[in-house]
Amino acid sequence: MEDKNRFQEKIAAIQDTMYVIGGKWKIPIVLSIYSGNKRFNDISNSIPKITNRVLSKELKHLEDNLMITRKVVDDYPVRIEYAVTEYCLSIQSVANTMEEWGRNHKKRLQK
Amino acid sequence: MEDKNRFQEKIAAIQDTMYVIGGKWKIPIVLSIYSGNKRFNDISNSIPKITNRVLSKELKHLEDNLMITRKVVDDYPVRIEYAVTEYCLSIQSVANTMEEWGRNHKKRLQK
DNA sequence: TATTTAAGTATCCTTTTGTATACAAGTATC
DNA sequence: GATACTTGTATACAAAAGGATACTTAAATA
Repeated sequence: MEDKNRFQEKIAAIQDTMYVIGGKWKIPIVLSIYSGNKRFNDISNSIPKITNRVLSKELKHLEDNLMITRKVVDDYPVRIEYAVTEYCLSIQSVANTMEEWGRNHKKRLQK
Repeated sequence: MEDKNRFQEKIAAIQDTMYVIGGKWKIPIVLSIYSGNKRFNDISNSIPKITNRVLSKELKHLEDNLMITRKVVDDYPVRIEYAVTEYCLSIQSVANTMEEWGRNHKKRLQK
C-alpha cells in the first residue's frame, strides 16, 4: 500500500514533466533558444520541419509554464526576443540524458 | 555550419528518444513492469486512469521498440507475462531525471 | 515601386491520443 | 447452469496535437 502510493507519486511526477516538456518540439525549442536564437524566425530555421503554427503554440505553452520569456523590444521596428528562464536551465539534465539515450538507441538500431 | 549540423543532430537524438518513450503513458508502463507487474490487469491497476485500449496499444509500441517482451505462458489457463528487456534498463536514467525534475517542478508551483 | 523580412494568425486537414462500451473464448466459481 | 475473471480486440466517437498553406501589417531594402 505504502509502496503503491509511492509508485503512483513517481508516475505523477513523470507525467508532470511530460506535460511541460513532452512532445516532439518542446525540448528542441528550448535548446534552440538556449543556444542563442532569440527571434521567431531564427528559432524556426534552426529546427528542421517545424511549422510556424506549431512553433507559435509551443512557445506559448513554454511561456505559460515559465520555461521561457517573451520580450517586446521597443525598437524601430519592434522586435520580439525569446529567452530561457533561469528555472529552465534545470531541464538541461533531462535533455542531456535524453540526447545520450537517443544516440545510443540509433547505434543499436544500425547493428 | 558545423555547429548547426551538430545542433540538428542533437535535436534528432532527442526526437528519437521522444518517439520511443514519449507521451503520457510509456514510462509509467515500463516502470510498472519493472517494479514487478507482469500481467495486463496488474499493470492496468497500477497506473491510475489508463484504459485497456491505450494500455494495449502502448504495450505493442514498447514491444516493437524492444523495450519489453510479451510471453505467452502455456499454463491452464494461458497467461501472458510482460517483462522489460535488458536494453530497457538504460531508460532508467531518463526516467529518474524526469522524476526528479517533476517533483521539483511541483514544489515550485506550490510556492 | 516591388520585394523581402519579421512575427505571427487563420483556415483547413490529418494523425494521434483518449474515452466509452461491447464483445470473445476459455477457465473458475457460485 | 449462470456468472465472473482474464487478456485483450473491435467499434465508434471526441479531443488534442501536428501539418500545409495562405495571409496580415508595417517597416526595410533593392
